[in-house]
Amino acid sequence: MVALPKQPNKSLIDGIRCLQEVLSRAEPVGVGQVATELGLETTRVHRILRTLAASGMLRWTDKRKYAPGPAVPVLATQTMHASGFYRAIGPMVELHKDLNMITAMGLLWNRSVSYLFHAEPDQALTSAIGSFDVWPATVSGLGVALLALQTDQTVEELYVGREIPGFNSLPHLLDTLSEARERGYAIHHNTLAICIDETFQAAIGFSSQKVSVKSVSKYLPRLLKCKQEILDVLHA
Amino acid sequence: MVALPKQPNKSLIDGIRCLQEVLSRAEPVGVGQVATELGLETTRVHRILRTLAASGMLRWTDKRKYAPGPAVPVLATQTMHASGFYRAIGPMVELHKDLNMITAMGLLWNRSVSYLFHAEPDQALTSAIGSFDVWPATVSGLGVALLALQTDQTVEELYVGREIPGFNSLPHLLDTLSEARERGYAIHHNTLAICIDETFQAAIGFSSQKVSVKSVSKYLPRLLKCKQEILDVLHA
DNA sequence: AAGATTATTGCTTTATTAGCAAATCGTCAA
DNA sequence: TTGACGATTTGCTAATAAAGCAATAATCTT
Repeated sequence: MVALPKQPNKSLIDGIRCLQEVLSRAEPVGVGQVATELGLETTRVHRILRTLAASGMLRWTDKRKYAPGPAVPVLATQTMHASGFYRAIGPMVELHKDLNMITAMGLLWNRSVSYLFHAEPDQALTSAIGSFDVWPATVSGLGVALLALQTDQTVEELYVGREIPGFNSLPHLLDTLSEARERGYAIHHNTLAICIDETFQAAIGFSSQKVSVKSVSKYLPRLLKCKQEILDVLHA
Repeated sequence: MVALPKQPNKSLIDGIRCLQEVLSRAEPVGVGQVATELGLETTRVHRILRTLAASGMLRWTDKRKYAPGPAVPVLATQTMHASGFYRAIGPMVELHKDLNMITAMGLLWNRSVSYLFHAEPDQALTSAIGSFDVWPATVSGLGVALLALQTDQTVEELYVGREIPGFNSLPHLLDTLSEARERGYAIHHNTLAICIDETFQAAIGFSSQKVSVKSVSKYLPRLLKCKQEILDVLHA
């Protein structure tokens, strides 16, 4: 992550934090809730949220709460298009057909993985492609594969003082990540996952009872082939 | 659109403008370009962009330019999931199968339509579902359907002093929108389109040489059925 | 309907931001 | 390889925007 400018814009930092907080909620959220969650003064939060609502990034509901606004899907669409990740869908669909296992592609950010593709065995592809779910990184094979790319220091900064879903301690998590880092893939909870892009921290993987430390050598080549196919279409 | 707070946050307003400018570009963009485009002073833009880069919303490239950052797909995923629009894919795929025409779903924001689904006749659905393209609203049937929901004043504010793609004047555009508004659907360039959601300004439609003013009554019921199916899954 | 809770406004003080000039960096041509 | 040029970034100071407190308005609960 790049360094801040020598004179950072403090309003913008907290503005983005408030935006991210509202967008992470499944329901519209009030000023007071955001203020409590982020440890900011309520008047300030009100002004930030209302400013964001006027800009279209948030929507002000009839109950005086805030929810995602119409400008966000546009930014989302532009970014998806510019990043080219949508082109990974073809290879992911092929992989799912080959293996008929849980097949997934996701992006890591902080402590979450956003799933762009997630298909259960025999699942209709229309629901697999567009599910768009966000999960804690530590309960996701993809998340573990991507967290393994971070330094131990970064991971500690992310998780110190927090409960870690799926792990009973930070050293336990760091051990797991260390192993994944060493091998170049993550094998975690019957999931095999590899990183395909470091800029957006993207990973692909699949899960099945058949996936274990013993069967990795059988499945890894197929996953690496899928990665290569994705990279080929990304750079075409 | 909601009113600004009595004390708006000015840094946040211009911060969001800069973010939107960078995200709307197909290539990484420099400080000076953004400053020129938005009429802002370069030092200020540098501080804004760098602050956004440190927050993960933008990425600072090795050429000292700025591009979308890893935090955006996460916000995108959260919003898509919360809005539930991904569930519209099933009905859209059915519609495409029925008609085998260009079939699309998109969202309006300012003067652009973001396509979440866009399938040509006989197109493989994997490329239709994830194309994520953004087009000028006035060259899009969906865009026209959605612009027709705005007041004439809003449309004038959007387009005054600008070239209007596909129209030779603002009064020409306003006339077209007036007709669409009156009928409850847009018929434009062989495209039939209807609005399905006013919060995010979403529309669905299809295009074909067969679609004209004369054949509307033949095709409109199928489109309205698709709308109902989408609304049903959105509210399930 | 009344009271409690939450959001929003007005005002004053404070801290952040803006802009100018200088320094640094990256690219290109000779 | 070196120097010139254009773009980005930094440092400093002045100005203005933002922050916070108390009061007001709106919504929710009983």
